[in-house]
Amino acid sequence: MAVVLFDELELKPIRKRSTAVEVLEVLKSHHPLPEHILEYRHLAKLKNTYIDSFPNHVHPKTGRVHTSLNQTIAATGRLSSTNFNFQNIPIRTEIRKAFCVQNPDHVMLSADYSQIELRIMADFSQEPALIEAFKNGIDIHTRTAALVFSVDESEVTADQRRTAKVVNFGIMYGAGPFRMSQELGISMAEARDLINTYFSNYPGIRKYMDDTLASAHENGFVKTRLGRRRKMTQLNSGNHNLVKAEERAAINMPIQGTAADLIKIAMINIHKKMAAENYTSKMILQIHDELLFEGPADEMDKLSILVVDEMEAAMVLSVPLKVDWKIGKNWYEAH
DNA sequence: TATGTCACG
DNA sequence: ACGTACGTGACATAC
Repeated sequence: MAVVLFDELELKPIRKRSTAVEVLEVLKSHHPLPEHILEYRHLAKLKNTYIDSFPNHVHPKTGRVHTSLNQTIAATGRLSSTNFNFQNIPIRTEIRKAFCVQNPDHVMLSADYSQIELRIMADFSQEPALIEAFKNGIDIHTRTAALVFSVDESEVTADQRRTAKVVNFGIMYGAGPFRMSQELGISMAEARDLINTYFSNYPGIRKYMDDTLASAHENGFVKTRLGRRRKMTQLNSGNHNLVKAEERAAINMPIQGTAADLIKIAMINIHKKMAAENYTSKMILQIHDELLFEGPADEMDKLSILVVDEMEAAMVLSVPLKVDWKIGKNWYEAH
């Protein structure tokens, strides 16, 4: 592909000879081919990874496709999912319609945490503006947009909210001006201003990040609220890029890892209650901030309350935890 | 086995 | 001049 695009068609390489989607998005304004490649790649990915391989994983005894959830792979404490990976099923296509109940009397229940990592960051940082927003049920991306664009919340445009959402997540992962500008399609200077404005409006977040890094450098590890540790081994490597990458991982791990600890507590408590109260329904999947259940439709009124209550009570933070839920015949409908 | 790519949170 | 946001897994391809 690199030979065709960069040698034969003489399109200008953007990142070495990469043909990744963000590169082809730029190149498609110079030649019709990149757009066709993107469409082919999209469809080939769906067909090869999800559709064609699916029947190969049907278990002969259960007639279902199963997964293994690994407890000791991810450095943050998250689960990972293998053979078949159920944690990366496409969500912006209709593929989730294929994941459905077998019994006509059964339905699926999906319950997911709303903004769990931003709520954890609000608690860790004790940033008043963030805590106040979550306590009052204010849309956090709208609130951020109002602050960084200096407008009233009622006047935030859809585009400003979209920008604020990217900034909220970018900050949490330690994104710099370059990445922020790429994500938002703005200049480096504009992205730098945006990040500075963000931190001046949420000074507690900057302090939390500074403190986390200081602790990581001092102790050689970072930890979650429950004490799960991740050793940070590259902070003294002397390699500037390695140190910076390790620092970003150090910023993110306590947040991502606390979310992982929290949903595991919820899963344990839900499992115990479901066993004690003799539910027929089963907890069938976890996808980092979401739990999936399957069972008789007539159990779902009770089960949805049990699940939401246990998820929201899994950990007490300075801000409330919020869980949204939905029921459907298949995963597409339930999500 | 390593790399690039792309699917998810 | 260089590289540039965290955590995963599967598939295709090159070696």
